[in-house]
Amino acid sequence: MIIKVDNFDIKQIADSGQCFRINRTVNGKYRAIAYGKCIDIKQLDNNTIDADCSEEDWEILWKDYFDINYDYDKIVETLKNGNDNFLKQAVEYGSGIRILKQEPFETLISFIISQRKNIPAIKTCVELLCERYGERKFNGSIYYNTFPTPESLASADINDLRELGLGYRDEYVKRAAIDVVRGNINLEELKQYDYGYAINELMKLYGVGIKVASCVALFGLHHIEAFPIDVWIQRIIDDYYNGYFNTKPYEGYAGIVQ
DNA sequence: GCCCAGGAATGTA
DNA sequence: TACATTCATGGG
Repeated sequence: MIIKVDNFDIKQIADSGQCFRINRTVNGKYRAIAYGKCIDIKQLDNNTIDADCSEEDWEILWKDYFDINYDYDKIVETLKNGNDNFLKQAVEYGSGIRILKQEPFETLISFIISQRKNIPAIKTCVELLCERYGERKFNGSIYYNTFPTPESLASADINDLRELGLGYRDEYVKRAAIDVVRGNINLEELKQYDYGYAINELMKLYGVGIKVASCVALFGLHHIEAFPIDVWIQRIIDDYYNGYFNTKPYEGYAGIVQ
């Protein structure tokens, strides 16, 4: 189905680093897998996409997943008219990026895995995890694997996890899954609290520090005021902002600026 | 083959 | 609180 969208560029979103399961397939199409479902998207022009899914799935799932109802153009205009020249270029460079509403558990595990890995390696690990512990689904001629449930990872054998290339993070993954299953942390509930509290709770998990917690808050709990500082952002802060970046002017949506 | 990656835990001062 | 060290593995 043909859909009109604003500030939406599927390639930019796929390459933005916030997700690891949106990849280019064939004929310029991109396939996203989330919430047990799969969608193929082709960008037709700046404001039009061709989405291969039912109207119902678009309305009840993907529209929300891609945060379609949020006005990104407003923020783009604010930055373009602002006095930060670096951000003026950044908003140009990152045009069409939207902050996805990913599954909290998938986001948590994915970003635990992300530490000290490059993005291709992260993607490989996540896919192996889905193949081994997810559920295989068929959609016409294509198949895909869903992201594993907390239960399946909590009961995973630690040696099996190690074989997937998780390295020392295998213990982090297993313990995080166990904590979710046991209810030591309630990810869904953390959506309701402010992001500071959410980050605090996430950091109680073994293997979750400030950076991973911020990413989970931003990409999984949709606390768009969260501002993850990874090595790349830190380099920008050091090189262009004399070591300190003030998020105050962007209060409430610093994550989009990031 | 080497280098190093979207960090975090642990130890030390 | 502020650094230093260590961690397992694969992609470029």
